[in-house]
Amino acid sequence: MTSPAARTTVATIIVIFAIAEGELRVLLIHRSAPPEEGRWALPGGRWDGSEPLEDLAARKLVDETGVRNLYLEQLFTTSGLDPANPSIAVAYFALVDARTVRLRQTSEWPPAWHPVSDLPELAFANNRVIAQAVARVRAKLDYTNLAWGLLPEQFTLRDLQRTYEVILEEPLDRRNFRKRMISSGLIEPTGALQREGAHRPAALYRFASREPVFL
Amino acid sequence: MTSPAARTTVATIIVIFAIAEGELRVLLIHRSAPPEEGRWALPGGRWDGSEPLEDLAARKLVDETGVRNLYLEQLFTTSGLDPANPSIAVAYFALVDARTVRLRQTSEWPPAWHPVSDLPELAFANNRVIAQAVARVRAKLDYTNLAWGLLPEQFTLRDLQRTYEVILEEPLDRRNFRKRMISSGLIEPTGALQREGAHRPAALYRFASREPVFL
DNA sequence: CCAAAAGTGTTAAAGCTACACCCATGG
DNA sequence: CCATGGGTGTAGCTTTAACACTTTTGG
Repeated sequence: MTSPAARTTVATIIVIFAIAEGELRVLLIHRSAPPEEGRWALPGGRWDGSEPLEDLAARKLVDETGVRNLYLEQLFTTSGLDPANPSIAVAYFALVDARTVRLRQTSEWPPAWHPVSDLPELAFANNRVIAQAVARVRAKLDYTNLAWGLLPEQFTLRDLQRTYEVILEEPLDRRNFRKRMISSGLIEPTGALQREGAHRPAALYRFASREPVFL
Repeated sequence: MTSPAARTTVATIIVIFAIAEGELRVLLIHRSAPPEEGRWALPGGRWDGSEPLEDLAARKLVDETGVRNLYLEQLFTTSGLDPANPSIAVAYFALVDARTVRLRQTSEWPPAWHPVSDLPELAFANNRVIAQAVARVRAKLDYTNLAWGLLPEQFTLRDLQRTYEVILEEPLDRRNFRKRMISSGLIEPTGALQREGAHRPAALYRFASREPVFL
């Protein structure tokens, strides 16, 4: 219950996206202590005022996934996520490459990936936060280079297209996709080829910039 | 333990836009007490946890301008705007119709409109907040109906076009503008005419919806 | 009848969508 | 030589940009 000293708490919560097995997934932690014990929730941490908010979010991202320097963007801020006492939650989202992630191994608060299309009922109205994050990623995919967060340094055009298709939840025409991507200037060929399987090798590309770019 | 002095403060600040005399303007208050005494700054207020953040922002908007139910949207949240102690500022922006505004009359913290193209050096890094707000409004103008916030209930297509031109800072073709607006479905004719001056009267329009609409 | 703003259509260019065949490789 | 995915071009359509004259009114 709310203590007499109803001190305001400020926390960041973070929606960490990755693509695995053809699905867009979110990292959730299982709450093993009250409040909302037994439920899944977004990872996050309380802010103590000693660092910029974004640093806290970035640190939490590293704690959970072991990756750093990934795409991280602020979503929005809500009050009252925890009805028990005055609280502010600043939500961020991040895009990570599932292959480089090493999840924290703990018996307490164990983390796990969940497909965004089939989420459990989450603590603290976190479902709404995730829905907003998905909408934002989907919208920005079209006119920014944010997809680099989800992909390794080098990738084939097919990898990139699959990433887009998973997020947009619709199939894209291969030729048109290639034309748009290459002419956009967001990506460039590395010159290297990826040979795997009994077929023609695929050219590898990289993002021209790993800083946010808007078209 | 945190020191008693280092209590985290949470505040909302609000960028209130209006158009007057062909300029996009922002409402600023003149700080008549420390910190940053003597500087201009964005209006805002400290959050005490008793209401949703957005309600606080909406109330501050009413306090300053006397108008309510206007377009209000959250921008982003920053920490450390006040270097002296741990603080969180949640920035909002609002669009108001200059003709309906009645500014608060006080000798303390007197408010005044300033053109966004010629702002003084503001307290608490508020210049950056305003720049972001302008960018957001400009971007959303294209694919939303947010301009209704700046206009009266009924308006002519010329009024609407001038609003767009002021925000985008570029002239628009009259015929193309009319076609786009009418075919977008965002606005609809009221049937009434505005007759003023020695020329053909102009048809009046209204926004089909005053709720946020995305195209 | 004159000045002032409102209203209206067409054409060219650019961008987008749909669509099918050949290429390089490993086994 | 066959199965597999990689790579490429074009034609129709839609969307956008550029542009000038006629209409209605008040004075």
